Amino acid sequence: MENKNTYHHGNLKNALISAGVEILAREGVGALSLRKVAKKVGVSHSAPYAHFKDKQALIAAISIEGFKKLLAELQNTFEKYRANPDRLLLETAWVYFEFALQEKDTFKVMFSGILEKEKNYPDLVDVVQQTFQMVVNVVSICQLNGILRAADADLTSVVVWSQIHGLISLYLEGQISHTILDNYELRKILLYALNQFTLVPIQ
Amino acid sequence: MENKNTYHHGNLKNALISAGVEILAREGVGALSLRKVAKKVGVSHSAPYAHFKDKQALIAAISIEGFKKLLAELQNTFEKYRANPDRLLLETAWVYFEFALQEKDTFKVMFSGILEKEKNYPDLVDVVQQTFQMVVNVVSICQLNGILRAADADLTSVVVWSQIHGLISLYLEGQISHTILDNYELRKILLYALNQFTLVPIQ
DNA sequence: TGTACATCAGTGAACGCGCGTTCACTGATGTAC
DNA sequence: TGTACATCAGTGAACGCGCGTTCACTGATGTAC
Repeated sequence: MENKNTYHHGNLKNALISAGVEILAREGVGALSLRKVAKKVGVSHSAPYAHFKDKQALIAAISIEGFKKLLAELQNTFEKYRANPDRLLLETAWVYFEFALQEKDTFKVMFSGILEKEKNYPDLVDVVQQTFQMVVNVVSICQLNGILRAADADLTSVVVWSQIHGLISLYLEGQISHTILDNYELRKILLYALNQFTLVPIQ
Repeated sequence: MENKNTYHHGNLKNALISAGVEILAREGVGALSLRKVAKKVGVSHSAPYAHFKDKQALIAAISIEGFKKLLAELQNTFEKYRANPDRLLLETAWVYFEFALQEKDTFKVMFSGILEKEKNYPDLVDVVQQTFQMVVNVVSICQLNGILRAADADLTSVVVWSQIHGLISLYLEGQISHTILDNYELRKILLYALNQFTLVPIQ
């Protein structure tokens, strides 16, 4: 699989995606270009076109990769805490936070409309929908266990997800004032937020 | 003030900002450039440099303009509903939604980290802080009137703001699935979200 | 096992583009006397 | 009221840049016989 020093790379498609993620992490969204990604992999700037129709297709692939990673982590957390529904909600939200904090700019690509025609990428739509489904699963378990009010699980999930997403988004953009951040750790703020939803306090 | 057909424009700085906002509305964030803004106003592409140090400065000015508009609308709503605290919270959130929906791409400029060194623009920091203060004012009144639990108003404000911001952000990015949007109007979803926070149901 | 050939996955030159920014300049305006 | 001059707010040519994309090409690989 790893063909060193050969004309044919062997795994270029994945290498380009990884390089894209790295550029996002190191230089931010503004620096992401096909040419730079190709250069990072050590391949000519036209090589990516053998694997991606255009720049948007690379962005879609990076986005899919991001959602897959997030989804995998949400699934791990689900398995880990499904028997402890009072921890499940908080830890699920926290995994979302950690992903956003660690992959700040991939997160931005996933959620800031850099990709224009999301509908054109069925694999992306699919993994997004699976990710949302994980939130629904968590919310449903919490409802069954009296941690969340019984209500339309989809509606509740959207609202819970918005709360989590909004908090980490504002945090990442530096919109949360220092007076607050000096007084409360991010995890405490999250906990306070989630406790608005719960029937019994969680911690 | 309006000098038609003269060499000196008379109000170029504001004209450039307005042109920027229009380009955002019509062509989106990706299309915003100094040259295009200048062209739209009918001025040479180097004219903006008499008024803005660089592209970032123009973006900062557009952002400030956006926050000022949002702030003004929040203030209007505050005056209108301060005597009806049970409506105040919902209508405040709704004004935020309407602004985001109407000025989708200005909103994105304001909150998606397109501006790099926010700290360098004290006027911006100032108006952002004033805007947040409006949320705090609303939350405080709601707390005084038993609509929201008594708690640190700053903390509660951040969490309420995150809820509102997260919901409209996900909506604008098309992340809320159609199955949900078909069943609930956006305002209903907002109402459901806010009712997680309130001690008495609002509507 | 050796050879011919199709296919795959790269290369590198070239295209046109719009961009941010600088700079020497000039027309318009306001002010001092 | 008229003139000289400083200042202000524009112009337009020029710079270098990185970008997305296309295209004719070529080296490497796999397959049929």
